[in-house]
Amino acid sequence: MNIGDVARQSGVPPKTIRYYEDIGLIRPNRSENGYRAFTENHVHKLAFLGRARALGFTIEDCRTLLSLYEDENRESMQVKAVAEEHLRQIEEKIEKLQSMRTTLTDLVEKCAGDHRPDCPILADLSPVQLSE
Amino acid sequence: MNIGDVARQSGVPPKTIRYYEDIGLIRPNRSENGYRAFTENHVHKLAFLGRARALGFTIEDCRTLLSLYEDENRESMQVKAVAEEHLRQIEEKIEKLQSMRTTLTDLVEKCAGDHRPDCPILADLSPVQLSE
DNA sequence: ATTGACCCTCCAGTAACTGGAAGCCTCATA
DNA sequence: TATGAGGCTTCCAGTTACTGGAGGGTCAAT
Repeated sequence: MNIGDVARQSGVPPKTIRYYEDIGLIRPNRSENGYRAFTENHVHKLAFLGRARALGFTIEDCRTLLSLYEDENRESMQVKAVAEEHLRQIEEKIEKLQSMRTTLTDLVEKCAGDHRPDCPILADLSPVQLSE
Repeated sequence: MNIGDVARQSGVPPKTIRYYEDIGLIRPNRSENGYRAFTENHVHKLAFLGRARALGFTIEDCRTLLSLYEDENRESMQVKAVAEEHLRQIEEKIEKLQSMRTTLTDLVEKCAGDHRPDCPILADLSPVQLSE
């Protein structure tokens, strides 16, 4: 199978597939003409990677998950540990963003949004009283 | 004032201050010895930038906000527009992360996390039934 | 033989810094 | 006066995970 087929079947773009090969996530063979030659298994792995990336796992996490996926002797606690750590980081990000949202919502509400220069948003960002 | 002092007073690290000069956010003079020479105004601007960055505004947003901050003829609607657009993007990110969290929380709960290989997390990521 | 759709590699750019190397400058102390 | 610590300078590279583009082979069909 050529890269285009695999891309369609896995949902991962050709550029990204080549990149994943570069960083050693997948190792397709080569045909005589130099084209990458993929198997069904590669399609599965790429779909796996696409899904993991969509859940926000880093590439390094994906590398780990993929090796566990292929390891018949894995222990589910290993997988769970990766997922839990990732979940923690997602929750951290959510909290940070929510705090930003709270502040911004407040500022946006307070700003008249008219033709006058006075602006609570700038006032909040500014460490000193705006001159004039 | 040297860069170290400004860094302490504004809360922005020296490296970042130099970077901000590189990209034209601030323009300190130079002393005879080649050191950057900052004023109180630079401290204010940097604190402004630090706060804006903490609220998640991009550097380009910061550039816009800074120019509005310095423009006595600004209209608050210009500031508000930038903030509202940023707010929208933050809300998008939050939603995306919350959806990831929902899925991950569910998967983590379902995973035994023991010494056996069976794992609902991998099963979810995998497009096919795990063999054996 | 040519066309169009593939495929290849390599290079650069993204965002916003951060770390480090190599080398002046300055000030206080021995 | 020498020296050492700490601060300042520039420049280069690395981070994350791709993405776009240039320049150029390959293949199948007309």
